[in-house]
Amino acid sequence: MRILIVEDEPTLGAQLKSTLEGQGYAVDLSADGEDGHFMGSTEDYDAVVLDLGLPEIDGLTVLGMWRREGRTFPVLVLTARDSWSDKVAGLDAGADDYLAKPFQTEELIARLRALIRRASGNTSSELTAGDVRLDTRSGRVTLSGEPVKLTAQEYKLLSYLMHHKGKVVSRTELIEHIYDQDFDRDSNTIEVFVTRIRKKLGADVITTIRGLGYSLDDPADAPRA
Amino acid sequence: MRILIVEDEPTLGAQLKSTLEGQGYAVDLSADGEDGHFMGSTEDYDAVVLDLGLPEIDGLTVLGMWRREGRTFPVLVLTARDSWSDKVAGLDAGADDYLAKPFQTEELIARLRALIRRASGNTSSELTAGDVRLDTRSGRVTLSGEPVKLTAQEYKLLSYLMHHKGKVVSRTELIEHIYDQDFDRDSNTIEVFVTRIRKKLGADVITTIRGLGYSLDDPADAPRA
DNA sequence: TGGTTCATGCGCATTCTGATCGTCGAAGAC
DNA sequence: GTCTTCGACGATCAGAATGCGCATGAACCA
Repeated sequence: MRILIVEDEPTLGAQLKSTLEGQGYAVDLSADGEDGHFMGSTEDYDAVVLDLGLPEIDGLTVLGMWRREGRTFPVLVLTARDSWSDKVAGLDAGADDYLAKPFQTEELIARLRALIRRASGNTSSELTAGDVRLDTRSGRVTLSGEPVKLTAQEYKLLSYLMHHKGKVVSRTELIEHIYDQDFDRDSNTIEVFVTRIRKKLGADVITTIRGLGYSLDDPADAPRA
Repeated sequence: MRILIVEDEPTLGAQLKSTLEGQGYAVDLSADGEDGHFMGSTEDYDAVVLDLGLPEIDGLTVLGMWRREGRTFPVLVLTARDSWSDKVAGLDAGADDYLAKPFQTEELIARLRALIRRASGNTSSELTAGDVRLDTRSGRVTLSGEPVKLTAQEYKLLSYLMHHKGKVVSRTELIEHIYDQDFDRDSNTIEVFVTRIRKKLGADVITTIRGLGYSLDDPADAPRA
């Protein structure tokens, strides 16, 4: 975990640095807005501690610049002023949290922990198999980068198979997961959709295991069978 | 955006509820820990305001239970006590922010806004998609710079979609987050509002994914390969 | 009166059905 | 061992049915 501190007061800055280093973080320290902005823009941090009252450029300005540049690291703002309007402005400028000086070091550490935990909680929503890529969040499917239009049922079927990549999935299992309740089992809708998906994504995407069901394999982790 | 308030003091609870409703949130109010825990466990909220000092079950306990159940909504903790150890405990128990009583209502609103924004992965209070720009702070919407007048419900719907840009949002999900608890699910109000928003902002702003729901896409980050 | 909700009909993409065709694999004959 | 045959299972197709989403206007509410 790498952390940037932008703090103009040397004593406080140094103290924070050593405290956080004691907690196992890698810490960079910057003493003014201009330099701080540069470091935040060029290096990759897991979190930033930013003092609002800075020489050269104001903290809020720096924050705004980062956000406009697309920097998304969590920012903990330090403010000496205790007026809530400043805090509100900070939060609206894109700060993720703030702390009023003076503060307990323990609290700073706890808040940083919470920020980092939250920021890293973003798990990927992308499933891949060969050239096929499925984003469960946006519901979009691409084949070698090219977007492919799937209907709702086609999507559900493919999604289930990709979630169980490498496993043999029986027709019954598919029916049970794609349709909510009782569904006439004497029908070949599943086959129909498998056919249609194969047409759109290539015949080799879904393998048929006779008498058992279907399986979707990723050629990447094929163990030479 | 749907919010749960767990607050035992009736006056404060009611006041918060009406304030937040005035801000365009759908608000459910619970007066004790047990009920609050149940609601948070069964319904889907975008954020929770949780008082620590509660009858029946303590706020921290409720929070811990939610987190153990896998509930990930952002939680803003209210504490009457001003000791930092309590705050630290709260943050470590899974709170995302806290506010010491008494507090300014504006600050609560700003913090909630920030929490919701952060939870959806956004860093600025301005949400954009193509030519459409929505400022969550002022509640204003513009199309290529031109201000557009949206009604309350239209705004809520658009706001939710923009907070979840690129994600497929089902009609049920929209209903659940735009309205509070009791609402007749068998109606086509959502469709009506989608139609009206399209009329005001252009038909291509909201994409229909048949059988799944709606999606708001930013043409800026669409093409890959 | 402006905003919100409900009801209705239409158009059409999507899904389902059932019949037909293709393919696989096992078993038996040579 | 290998060739042939046969039955069962899967693939495919196209027409029919379904039901989703859109639009519009009326009813309802504050």
